[in-house]
Order: sequence, then C-alpha cells, then structure tokens
Amino acid sequence: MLNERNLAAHQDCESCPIRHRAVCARCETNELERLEEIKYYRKFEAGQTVIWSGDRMEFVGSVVSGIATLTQTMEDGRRQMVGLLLPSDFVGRPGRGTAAYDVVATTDLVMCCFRKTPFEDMMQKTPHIAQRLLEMTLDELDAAREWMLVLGRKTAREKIASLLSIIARRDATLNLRGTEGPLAFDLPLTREAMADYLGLTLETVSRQISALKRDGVIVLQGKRHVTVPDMSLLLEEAGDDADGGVFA
Amino acid sequence: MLNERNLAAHQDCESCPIRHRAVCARCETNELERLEEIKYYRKFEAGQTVIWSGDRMEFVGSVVSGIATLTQTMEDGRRQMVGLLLPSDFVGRPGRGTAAYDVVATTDLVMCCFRKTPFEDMMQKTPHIAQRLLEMTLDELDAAREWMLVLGRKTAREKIASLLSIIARRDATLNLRGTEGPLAFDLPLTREAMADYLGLTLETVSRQISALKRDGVIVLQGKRHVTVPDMSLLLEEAGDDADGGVFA
DNA sequence: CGGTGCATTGATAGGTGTCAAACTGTGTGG
DNA sequence: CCACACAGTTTGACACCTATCAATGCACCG
Repeated sequence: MLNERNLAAHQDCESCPIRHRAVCARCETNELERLEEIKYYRKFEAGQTVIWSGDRMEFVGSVVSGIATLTQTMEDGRRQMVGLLLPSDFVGRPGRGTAAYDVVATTDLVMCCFRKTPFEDMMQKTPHIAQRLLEMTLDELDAAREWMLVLGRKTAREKIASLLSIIARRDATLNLRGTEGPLAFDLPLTREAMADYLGLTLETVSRQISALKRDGVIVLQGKRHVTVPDMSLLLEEAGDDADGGVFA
Repeated sequence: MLNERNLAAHQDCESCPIRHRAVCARCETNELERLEEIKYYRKFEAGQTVIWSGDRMEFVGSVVSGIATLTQTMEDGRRQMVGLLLPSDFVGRPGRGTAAYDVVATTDLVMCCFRKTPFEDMMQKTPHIAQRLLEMTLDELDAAREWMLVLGRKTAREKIASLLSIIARRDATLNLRGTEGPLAFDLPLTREAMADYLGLTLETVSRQISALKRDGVIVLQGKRHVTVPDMSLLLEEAGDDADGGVFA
C-alpha cells in the first residue's frame, strides 16, 4: 500500500510549518527527536480516501498541508460531514482501534503520521503531547458544538453565510490579515461537500450562493473564488453577532 | 450566592457514586485526598441555571446526580442544546475564563465542584486527571459528532427515535439491564427541551411521539413514562443499524 | 467534437414551522 | 372541597422552506 509515490520526503520537525500549532507544539527539542524516530510522511491526492470508517487505524497524525474531511454515512447513503481538517489538525484517536469516520482528502494532502502504538506509548511518557492533545480536542469539541447550532437552528441562507464566514476568517488568520476591508478567498469545497457539511442538498447550496451574490453580500469570480465586500454584513446574514464574538 | 441551601454536605470520595467514571476515576488514594481539599458540593433545583453563557467560570466540576443541559442561544431566541450532562460528566473547561454555553439543571442536581485555579494547578501536576479528562473529552467529541448526523440528516421521526434510543440505552446500562426484552424509562426532558435538543419545534416533537405511539413503536403511560416493546424496531426507526453498533 | 464533472436554474411535492385552540394534570387559594 | 390558574402537551389548519426530479449551462480534457 505504501510506495514511493505516497511516501513523501522526510522533513525536519524544527522547520515544519505546523511546528507551533500541531499536537507536537509544546514538545522540547529532545522530545521532538523522539518523535522524529517514529514519524513518516504520506501524500494523498485530491479525492483520495485516507481512512474508511470501521477500518483498523494503523496510525495517527497531523495534517501538514491541504484539507481533509471527516464524514459519516448512513446505510441509505445520506452523508454528514462532522469535521474539516486543516493544517495542524490531528487525525485519529489514541486508544481506539478502528476509525469512526471516513477521512477524505479534498485537496492534495500531506500528513505527518505516527504509528499508533509507539505514539500511544510516547503519549504516556510525554505530558507535553497529552496536554496539547487535550487542548486541541477541547477546541474541536467547541467547534462541533458551534456547528450543532448551525445544523439544528439556522436557515439555508444562514448556513451558507456561516460556512463562508468560517472560511473567510480562517483564511484571514492564516494569511495574517485583519478582518477589516474586503476579504477574498477560494472555496476549498465543491457544492456537494458544502451540502454535506451544512445538512443541505447541493441544489439548495447553489441557490443560496446565487441569492447571496444577487444581494451583493458576496461577489464571485468563477465558481470558487469569493470576495466579501463587507464582512460584518456576511456575519449578520449568518445570524451571528456582527462583532464576530462567537468564534473568538 | 452560596448558602446552606445549595451547599450540600461533604462526602467521601471513596464512597462517591461516580468515583469510577468521573474525571477523578484514575486517581490514587493520595491524589483523591488532595482533591478532597479543594472540592465542595452544590445543589441546584430543577429549572435553575448553573452558569450563564459569558459568565466568569468560578469553578469546574462533575455532575454527581441529576441531569443538566448545555444550550446555545441566538440573539432572536432560537436555541440549540449542545450537550446533555449526566452523572459523572464534567462541566467547564480548564484554561478558559468564561462559560461558552448556558448550563441548566433539568432535574434536581448535585455537583461536585472544584475552584478553577486550584484544579488547573492540580491538573498540571496530576497526569491521572489530565489523562481521564482527555478520554472523556474525546468521548464527548464523538457524541457531538454523532449528534451532528442526527441534526443534519435525519427526519423528525428519526430524530425522536434516536433520542429515545439514547435515553433507553443509557437507562439500561445505568441499571445494569441488558437491551433484550422490553425497556421502560422516564423521559427526563420536557417536549420543549427535546425540541431544543433535536432542532425541532415542540409541536413537531409532540406529533412524532404520537405517531410512534400510534404505530406501536413505543407505549406511553402518562406523558413521560415510555415503554419500548422492541428495541430493534426503535433502532430501525432511528435509521441506525439494528445491531446498535453506532454507539458501541 | 463529444464526454465528463460540476454547477445553475426551474417546477413541483412534501415535511416541518407557525399560529391557534383545546386538553391534561398539578398545585394553590378561597 | 372546589374553582381556578398555570405549565406542559396535544391536535388542527395553513404557509413556507427545502428536497426532489429534471433540464440546461459551463469548463476542462481526451
């Protein structure tokens, strides 16, 4: 299964782009050296499945670059995305043998993987890893709960605006830009993936995006590039406080 | 704010009913002794608010008995329950100053509280606590993601059946009964609270419960006491595998 | 040039929300 | 003890939002 094509070149932890945000963020130099010994990189192409729900988990790891999604599927095919994995996000659950969700690369993806058992051993001995993982898991729990409000109580239009807000905000922080003035970004998801995230059909997603465009809340160049002339207007459409306090 | 009426009698950790499941589950005797020093009990009456979203968190703690809910509210009043807190569940987030959600007692409630700062200090020095909290947080994250599927993709009828399944299952494990044969339990939630949990209106909740009753999936005695003649039938209505693998 | 994947748009149906009224059980005060 | 208020619940009529089914458009590529 592993071959040269998906085994990427080894990279130094010290120069890693997610060094200060991933599960290893708090590790000392000597702890990083121990991690170096059990880590390896893997590449996935856009559309490729990283893990199937129910499969044995051979590894856990961090997203280094690219975007992956976590989805659940019902027997009749209905799907719900339950997580969006961005660079520095952690994949897998220490202490559990099989994957609970499908993990799919939506863009080309590079992961920093640790074989599961050695990582679990190391977690026992390295509080810095467990502490950081707790912090990250608490953040993910908050994000999941925010999303429950979106799924349970928001209208289709508000759902779209909420998703666009999140992507815009993340893009702004990632590129160290403020949230003042017009924002522009690319949608990393297809209409169908957005629908899976929002609990809608892809037709409704398309219609609501067209409506937001028609109303001047967003401007589209092509299908995927979005410009937001006034972020506070978008936040208002999302049903959040215009201050954006929700995700602070 | 604290007075004799909501300050409950001190209780020994060793004889605590949630001793083996709460955040202190892995603590040694000497660690428990240190926890004893910073803990105190508080009682809340049904309907009382434990913490308001945005308030300063003075304490974290465990639910000892009773049930509490975690809810988010939008400016226009729409509400979504994002968590159901049962005995042994943990309340609060170490490392954060203010509450992110409203915590409300839906039944009479007893909590084992720790003042926040001493608890955070102790967590640093006591891996057993941090380890257990990580495990519990991962479980909660899984539960939240399960619920995202319910909110995003299930019909009203399936939502009701899902909620009843969860309550029935929990009740069975709590009382050490198997899931074979008929199950009976009391609903700990009003129709409105169920609606807040399921992302529905209380009218729709009422209608779907009536429909499940009419179809023989459940039997009602009064408004709150439910009997499930055939659990696999209920699970089928919930859209889950009849084996119940989802929550295993 | 046609094929394929993705997206948009239209017509229609169905599920759930909204508004309104009536019912039930419980507790309270006269 | 009864009358009443009140919260919680049930049921009905109707409107509206979103899903469904279907056709078309668009960009990219063999």
